[in-house]
Amino acid sequence: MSERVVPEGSRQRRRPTKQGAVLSEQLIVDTALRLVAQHGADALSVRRLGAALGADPSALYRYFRNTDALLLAIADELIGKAQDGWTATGDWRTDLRSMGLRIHACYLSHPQAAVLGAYRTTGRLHETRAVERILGILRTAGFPDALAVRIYHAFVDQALAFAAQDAAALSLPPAAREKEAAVWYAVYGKLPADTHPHIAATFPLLAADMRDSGYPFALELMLSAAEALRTRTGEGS
Amino acid sequence: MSERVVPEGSRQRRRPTKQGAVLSEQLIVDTALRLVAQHGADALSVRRLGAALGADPSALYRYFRNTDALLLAIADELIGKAQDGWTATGDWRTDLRSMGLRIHACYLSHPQAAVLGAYRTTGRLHETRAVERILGILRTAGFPDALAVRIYHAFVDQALAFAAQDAAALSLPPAAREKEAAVWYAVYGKLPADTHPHIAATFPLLAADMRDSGYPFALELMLSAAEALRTRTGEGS
DNA sequence: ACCTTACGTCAACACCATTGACGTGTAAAC
DNA sequence: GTTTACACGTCAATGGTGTTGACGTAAGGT
Repeated sequence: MSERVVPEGSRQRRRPTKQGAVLSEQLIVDTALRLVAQHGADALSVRRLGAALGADPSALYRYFRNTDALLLAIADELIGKAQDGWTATGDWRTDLRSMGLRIHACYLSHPQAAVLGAYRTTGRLHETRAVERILGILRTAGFPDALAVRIYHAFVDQALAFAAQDAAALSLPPAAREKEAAVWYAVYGKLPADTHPHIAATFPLLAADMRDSGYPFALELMLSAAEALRTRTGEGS
Repeated sequence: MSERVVPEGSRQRRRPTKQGAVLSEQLIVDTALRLVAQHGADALSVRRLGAALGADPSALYRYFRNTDALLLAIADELIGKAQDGWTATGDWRTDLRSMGLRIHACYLSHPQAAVLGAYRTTGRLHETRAVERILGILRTAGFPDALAVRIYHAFVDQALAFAAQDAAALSLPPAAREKEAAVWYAVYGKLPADTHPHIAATFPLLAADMRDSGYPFALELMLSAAEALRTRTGEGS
């Protein structure tokens, strides 16, 4: 059968489905995002997506070779959304920080989709743009190439990993989420000082700190460490 | 049907299956871990697990209410395994580093279970032990409580987030995983210098670095930043 | 107005988790 | 020993999943 999918650029015949929808790659991705936002990550199946589009499920295979390809398209859409309107200030620490926080925030606003795509390399447009920008920030700041690459890698993976992690926690069914928050008080708040002295000594601080994501502070630590490396290797402003 | 599952303690009638196996909760968990380790993450299905055990798939429902319960049991086994045999050296950096790398490595060796378990707070024995240990390392090292708690939080979330992320990537079907590695060469290796100068300039470094996890270096950065904070606030050993 | 063919549709396949009914063989009770 | 109750392994069925090959229709270029 050689190839069922026609690349988006060379599409010409657009035929409406029985129910009147005119499909396109963009429409499918948008619908998928909407579906996931409304009904959770588990709601994303070829059949349900077909139904939401008003088309036969198998019609999707004219646009994406398989569900994995669709998933990558969704993931890339998210990366794009995270960068929309971002501009550089010229201060590498400020720029990297805002980039990281944007990615984190954007993924959290589509938790269910984030879970599906955060660990993928899409190689698509929005992704390559982000890579180029981050590398640019680091190299312009005076990091030597080898170091810039390592920091880029740590930075990106950390942003995505925290995003996925926090998104996953956020997309638990509400009942389960409350239950997990309660575990902190029910279990950790009651550990006796003789078996768990350190937890007992710091419990109020712990309970307060664990309510929010650890990402902002982790990001700050990473930026500080990077700064230390930069002034040691290069000699920069 | 009220409850199909009989709690492990009160089991009494043990009947061998047609193929002669005598089931138990422990045997099922062990077999599942072996299955995942040998044949990859997607080899873990109720049907295949049943086959591996020499039993009808539905027999598993006598031991676990559903697959999620089974996976949690597996995940719990993992937390324990990560800490088995760990001992403190007394040097906080060494201890924190080994703790982080152990968690990461252990989760990666059973990706499927890691993905499901990494973002949950279980409040179970192995978990509280880990929390106590890490807090202990930091406080004994001279970090003031408020700082120790913040660093603990960042450290744990980072370890789990990276573990989950890398585990997820690892549990892709092999075909998709190879393809993803190939994307680096097929896409990023071919980006022209005029549109993506920074990627083009560093591509060989990038391609080499992205093959491995970014966690070890990210962890190192975090430890360095923590050290800097420690010597500034307290006055260190 | 014709022809080609893109693409939406249909039907089918193989797999998945889960459940209700069933009967066997085990272990306890006597 | 013999009886008896029920634990639990098995079977069959349900409704879900991704994916593919065949088919025909209508859209677009000519």
